[in-house]
Amino acid sequence: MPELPEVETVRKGLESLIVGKTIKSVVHDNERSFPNDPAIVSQFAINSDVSLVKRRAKVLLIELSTEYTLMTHLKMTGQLVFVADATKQAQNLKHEIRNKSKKEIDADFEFRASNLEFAESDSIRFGAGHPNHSLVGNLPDKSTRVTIIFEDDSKLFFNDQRKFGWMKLLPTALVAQEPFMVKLGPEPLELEFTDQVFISRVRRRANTSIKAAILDQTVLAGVGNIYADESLWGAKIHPATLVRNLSDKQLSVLRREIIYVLRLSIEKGGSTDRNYVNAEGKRGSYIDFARVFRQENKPCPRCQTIIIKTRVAGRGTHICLICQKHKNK
DNA sequence: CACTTGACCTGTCCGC
DNA sequence: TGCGGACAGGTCAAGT
Repeated sequence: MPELPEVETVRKGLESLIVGKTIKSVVHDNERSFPNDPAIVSQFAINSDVSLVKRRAKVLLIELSTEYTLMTHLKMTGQLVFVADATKQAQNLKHEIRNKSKKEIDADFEFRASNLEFAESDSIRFGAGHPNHSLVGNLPDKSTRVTIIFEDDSKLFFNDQRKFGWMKLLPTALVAQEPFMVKLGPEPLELEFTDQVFISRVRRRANTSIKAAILDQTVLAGVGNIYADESLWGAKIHPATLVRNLSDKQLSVLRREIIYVLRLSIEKGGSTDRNYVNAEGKRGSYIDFARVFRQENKPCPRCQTIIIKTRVAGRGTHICLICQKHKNK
């Protein structure tokens, strides 16, 4: 779910919240989410400063003063949430919860409160200098996979319900050489993403659906299911249309629509469909502006036809059958 | 190489 | 109310 706009929103938030902070300790709950050698973590993360927060495609890059980078992929349910004062916020949240009726408390709210309580519990017992500071901790919260604790006791939580995401520490110079990074297509919001570049890359997938093609991160970087549906509706293209049946003109329009929806979503702080939140734990509002995504059984904003949900490229897909005619031969 | 499908996980929702 | 199964959808590995 975190796609380019969501990851970019987290990046911007982290940039203003953690740059310059010194890492005191790191705690994690399983090897899959944090596949790093404790000795490397100890040597290159502990006592280092955060120098930059970058993004490439859907990958977040937290660069450290040691020339190492914490590379993070949120995949489906990952969150990176910064908390400056966990004790105070936990008290505030508990106070708010007491003053709300059961109905008013949404799941996210309770989730954050339990995370904050955990943060102040004695389960964080591996401080800097402790030989086990980067080993598996005994974390009571179910979805907190990694906790980065800074010198001022502020914390960065990497939460990930489904454990698809990961955070790994590697030399900054080797980030671009990671197999996934090498194969990535162009950044859609950079100047390099011209009509010519987009069309030639998309046409390498001539015999697949246009939706599968734009979801392919080697064609272009950063589009996922939400913005694929949104941009295809904008370009009036049926997602199942084979690439070979699309004209250059149509692909040019699609490129423009991709840029449009990504920019609009960044402006709205991303889409909170299920559990995406930004670096401050807040939801994004793009979903309020979505034209087709999650709008099944509602009227198309262009022609009022009821939007349907079907399956294309193995994904849930939202279409207006009148605006998006299917022309495969 | 091009393309499709299933696996990786866990929480939620829906029908019985 | 409990319970099984479908579903969510980013990427990789294995299949055709």
